[in-house]
Amino acid sequence: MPGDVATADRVRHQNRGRGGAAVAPSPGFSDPGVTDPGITAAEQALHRLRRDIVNGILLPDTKLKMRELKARYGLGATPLREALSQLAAQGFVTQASQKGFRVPALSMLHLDDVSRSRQLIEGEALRLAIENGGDAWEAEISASFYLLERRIVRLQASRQPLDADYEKIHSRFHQALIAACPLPSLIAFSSQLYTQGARYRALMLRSLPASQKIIAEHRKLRDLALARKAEKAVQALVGHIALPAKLLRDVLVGTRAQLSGAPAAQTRKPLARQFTHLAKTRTQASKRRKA
Amino acid sequence: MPGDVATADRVRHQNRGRGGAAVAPSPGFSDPGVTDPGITAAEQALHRLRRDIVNGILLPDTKLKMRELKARYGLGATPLREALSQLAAQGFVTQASQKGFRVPALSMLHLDDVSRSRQLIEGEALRLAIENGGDAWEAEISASFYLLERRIVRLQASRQPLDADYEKIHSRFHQALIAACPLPSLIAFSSQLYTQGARYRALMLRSLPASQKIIAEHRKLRDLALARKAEKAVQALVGHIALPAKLLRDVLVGTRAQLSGAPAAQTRKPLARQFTHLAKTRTQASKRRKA
DNA sequence: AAAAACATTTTTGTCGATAAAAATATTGCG
DNA sequence: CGCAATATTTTTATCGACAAAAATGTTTTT
Repeated sequence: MPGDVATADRVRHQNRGRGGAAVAPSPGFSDPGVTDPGITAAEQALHRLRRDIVNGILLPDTKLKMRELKARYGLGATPLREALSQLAAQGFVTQASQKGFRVPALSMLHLDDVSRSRQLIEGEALRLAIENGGDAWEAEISASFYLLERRIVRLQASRQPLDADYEKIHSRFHQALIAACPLPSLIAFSSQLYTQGARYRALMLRSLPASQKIIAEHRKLRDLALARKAEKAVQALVGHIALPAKLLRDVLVGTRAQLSGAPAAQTRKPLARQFTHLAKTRTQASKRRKA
Repeated sequence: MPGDVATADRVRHQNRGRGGAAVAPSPGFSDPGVTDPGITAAEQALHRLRRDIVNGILLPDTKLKMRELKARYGLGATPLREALSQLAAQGFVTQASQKGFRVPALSMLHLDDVSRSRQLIEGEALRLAIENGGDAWEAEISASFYLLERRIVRLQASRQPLDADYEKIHSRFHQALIAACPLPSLIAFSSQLYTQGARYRALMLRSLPASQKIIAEHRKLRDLALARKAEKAVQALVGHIALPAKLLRDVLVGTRAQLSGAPAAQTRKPLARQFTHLAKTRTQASKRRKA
């Protein structure tokens, strides 16, 4: 029903056979490129599904029908189902007993949950990283910031908005900040929440100019971390994490004003559709008749 | 290779057909009873596998061979694999690319990770719950403490150690404490960490007498929460969570002393085998010859 | 004509069979 | 005899086919 099922990326499709799925303990600050060398259908399915959900290609609040997924990704039901199970365990899809999988709706409530939880968890992780970090930690922060700055400057020069590549570099920087935290669980949860947030960031990135302000924000984070000013650094990080929620709230209000005077139920309604470029009016199921 | 594959709990085994797996967003403070009404092979597999891993029936650091799992649970590979994928995403099993699934080893390092992460996350959750809790929150804390106390008193009277039923009631109490936290993610992570810790608690419960001290500990938590003394309550919870790690460290040292003077590598070695009742010397694979 | 009962189509969740990998055993050779 | 190369067995991961549920459409009853 959404877009459609046409654009099936090609997969090296062994007629029958095997593969092998690998689960990273921490699911993914960095999205491993499109085509990995460590290949197994289930793993491919996992990465591609997550990517397509995060980027909003698979629309929020949409049913994920096996039939369509099989066609889209050129895989069998087993690896897809396996991947979906993992994504469900991490909140990237929902599952209802005999009714299959869905892409979770986006909502301000959810974004607040994710943002505030991330503030608390990643904040603690940063505090611990600052306590425990060594030379390698500092070096990676330095390196990843360098790349981040460079990227933003380039985009700025060519007047392009933030893109998927930026998102990857950005994630690397935030991962670097907390990498020295001695509690793997905290890092894993941070990663999960970061990626959840990426669903919302993807709604705005394209409309966001690459600005000097963004560089400044991250430079401050880098400096405070390297200077081991734990409290100030955590404070800065908390503020930084709060930004997307604020921005999105503004964009939402703006969009509402633009479209028409329709009040639209306060917070309850999933506000996904309003943003998604591909937005199509649902309830067209009845139109698709037989022949 | 471990125990063996004999004890297959029976499942209502539909000849062919279907089912339907449901994934709770928060995976499980409370272990849903052995036989659920919401039935689907994958769901059953999920609950039973987790239970057996938490209780140590599936030994730590053991390979989970499909063959054996199929026999043990009377299910096909698909739902098992699905369940294992979810468990992998939550850290209850590990997965290596073409080498299947394993029960993760137990280690002091891991326990420390889980305990300290839980202190931070569940601590924050408690703080928020105290800020936001209403009458229903208070009532459930009261009720679950009542059941907890009652259970301990009974076990004490009959001179029995803490058992699986106690663990269930205990988990309910801790869930109740943070139930009013407005951030679902924090609650979900707490639940996950709690259950991880249960793997270690299961090693000690049977050898732990039902004591008045345990009642007192939890009564204090209840009182501080209901009195809305956030800081003191969090402090108490942090101390409470630290207990298992301390205890286990002692037990470990004790066991080492008992067994022999073998020094045994400091912290690196997975100390699982030393505790597990069913412990068998591994490396017997070569003994099992053909015929 | 709305609601209930039934029939049809679609979709989910499961099994059995099977190729590719890995693990294990066996042989050949210095 | 010890090790490398090869054959065999075991195990993993996948697909296709199919039953039970759900969703959808059609008829009947009041």
